[in-house]
Amino acid sequence: MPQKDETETPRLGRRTGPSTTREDVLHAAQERFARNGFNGTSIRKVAADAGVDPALVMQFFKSKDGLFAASLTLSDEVQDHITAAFDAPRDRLGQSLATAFLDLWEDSPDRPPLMAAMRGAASNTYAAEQLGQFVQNRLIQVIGPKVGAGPEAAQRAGLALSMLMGLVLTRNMVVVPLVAKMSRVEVAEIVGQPIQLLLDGDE
Amino acid sequence: MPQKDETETPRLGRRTGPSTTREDVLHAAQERFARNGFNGTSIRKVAADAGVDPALVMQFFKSKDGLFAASLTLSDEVQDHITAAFDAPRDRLGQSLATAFLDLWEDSPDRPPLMAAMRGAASNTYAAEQLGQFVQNRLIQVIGPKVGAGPEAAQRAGLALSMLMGLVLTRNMVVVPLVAKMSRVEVAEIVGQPIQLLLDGDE
DNA sequence: CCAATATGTCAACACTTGTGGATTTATTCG
DNA sequence: CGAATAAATCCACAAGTGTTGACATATTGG
Repeated sequence: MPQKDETETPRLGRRTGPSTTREDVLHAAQERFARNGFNGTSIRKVAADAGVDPALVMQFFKSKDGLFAASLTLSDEVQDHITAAFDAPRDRLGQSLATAFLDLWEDSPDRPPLMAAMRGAASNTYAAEQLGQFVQNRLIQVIGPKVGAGPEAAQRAGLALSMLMGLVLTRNMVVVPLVAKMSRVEVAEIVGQPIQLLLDGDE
Repeated sequence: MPQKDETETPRLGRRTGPSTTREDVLHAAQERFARNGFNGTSIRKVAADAGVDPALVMQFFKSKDGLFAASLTLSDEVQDHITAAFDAPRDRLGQSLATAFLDLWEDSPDRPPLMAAMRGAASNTYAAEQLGQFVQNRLIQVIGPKVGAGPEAAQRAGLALSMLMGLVLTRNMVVVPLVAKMSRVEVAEIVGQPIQLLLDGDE
């Protein structure tokens, strides 16, 4: 019986058949970056995860920075996901936004790039800028107009998003057990009204 | 004129006079860990900052993990700083807490270890646990009882602290310009009432 | 005063890292 | 078919890492 397992001797040269390798590498990288941050992730480990030679990763993405940058790209539906939260009845707006935000970070296809950006921001300036710009130029610009006009509206939107990111932080990075153990709906129930008050002002 | 600058040739053996070197190393380490995270900080760079040989750092702190652990120790006044926020008039409690919390992280002697823990949490399990335990066992246990009894009180306290940490995150790590540019009092003014509502419930 | 200990440097180890060059095999296209 | 290109591996380098052991000088305690 011939060896056929994953530790099969890798033969030289191009493999036969169509190739999904580039995407495999990218997914492996997103997963690593999301779990171990930028410095904690090595090209060699990513390559190993994807069952590929490290040099191939370089050929695809030019450099580790290139691989990381590619790992941070978000899907186009991200903003829609947040926008859709504002279809909820007016008195459950905060709750709806909180739920949408947590779902986006914790249970959506965009979780890997988002967590990669957050963990990366701790030690990588590019990640910090990229995520910051995303929040400011995409999210704030989307939810700001929905809660009023003027510069205060943008500030309120920014602060609300910051606080929601705090929930992601203590549930997935810092891990405050009491907060991490709660379900997303439990969190949204408690946090909903305060978020709404923050967005609307006391009017 | 004899050379007397910092690049002076380091002579062999112990230096004459009393020594503050151990603390110098610790402070240099806290600064590095706070700015570059765990993996982004090398013993050699810390040693260079402190003007000392890398081996001496090992002799003092046993290992890089040991140095990191020592860099995370907080002063005993931390909890008092937060507790004192509750002396404010009852209707400005949220505002007072927000101010105290931001001051603690951004302009207190404990800023270096706190930021070191936060950045470290991105790639270092020990830091993540340490900071999480601090929030849960020290901060929640202190402010929870002040806002009511029962398990909900602790949850509300935990969520409030999580959200405040979100502000620290977007002002010092991820850097959302709109949020980072605001002064601490501006932030506390807008965030005060929502935080208070979160702590008290709608009652 | 002298031994023990604390403080300090130096040199080297074994290892991991990002990256480049050379080579091999498959696919694609004229 | 044959040439160009794409996908893949192997090898090696130069730099940086945590860590160790040997040694040198000062301080301290009996």
